[in-house]
Amino acid sequence: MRITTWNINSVRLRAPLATQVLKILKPDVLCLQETKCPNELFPYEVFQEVGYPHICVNGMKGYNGVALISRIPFEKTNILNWVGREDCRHISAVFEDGIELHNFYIPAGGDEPNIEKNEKFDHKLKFITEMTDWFSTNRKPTDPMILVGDLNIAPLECDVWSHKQLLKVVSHTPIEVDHLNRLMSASDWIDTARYLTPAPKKLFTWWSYRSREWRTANKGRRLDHIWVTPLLKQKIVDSGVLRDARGWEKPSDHAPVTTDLGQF
DNA sequence: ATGGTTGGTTACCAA
Repeated sequence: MRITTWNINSVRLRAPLATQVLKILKPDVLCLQETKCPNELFPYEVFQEVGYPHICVNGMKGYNGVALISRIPFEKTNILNWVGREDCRHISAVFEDGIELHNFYIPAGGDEPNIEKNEKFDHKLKFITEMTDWFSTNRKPTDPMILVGDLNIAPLECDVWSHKQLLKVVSHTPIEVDHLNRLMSASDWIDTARYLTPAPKKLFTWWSYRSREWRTANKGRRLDHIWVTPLLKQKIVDSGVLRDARGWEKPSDHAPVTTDLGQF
């Protein structure tokens, strides 16, 4: 089973790039974030025409939005709301083999890492705390689960181009990393990318639009993640970042991230 | 210390 996650930054603008991703990576399921597209305007046909008939979406006008695009049928799908908002940051599905897949778009958190001064940062931390509580209450680490998405946090020193220079930059602050680690502990999640590519090897999935020469400067961060619960740990066989996609014409600022889980 | 770019909407906001 191959899972790919990608913050597409507008699914309508980049549906053709998404079909490129499908053609190159051939994932069983493509999980998208920042689709920025109301459900009734989602380009279902584009994906159905290239062999992905099973699609479930949770979108809104202008902001956020997530989607699951699959070759494999879903047994059931679900949408959860977080921190009392209906802002389209989650969608989940259970496959016929019982594996549950959660796709999240965690709030970016604004510019200032201060919950008093910046409501968006407060919202981000509350969002992660609520995720932690939800998984603690409603699921067990022994459940077969996959969690993917743009989590908007680069937890390790080697997940950013400069640990020192990003310590006070939202996405890499100690309080965010603490929150993310607590979430990981709630279900004993395994970070599949780091399982196969351990620290201190640098690994990035996002390069800002604002930094020119993104490839050579390589001021990236690893914001996009694929986690699995312990039952699936022994099945992790490969993982990678389609870095080339960041260099395509009119790219997303995120590159697709893929994990292969062998024989079920 | 600052500003850089992009997308969607609306006359700017979020990332």
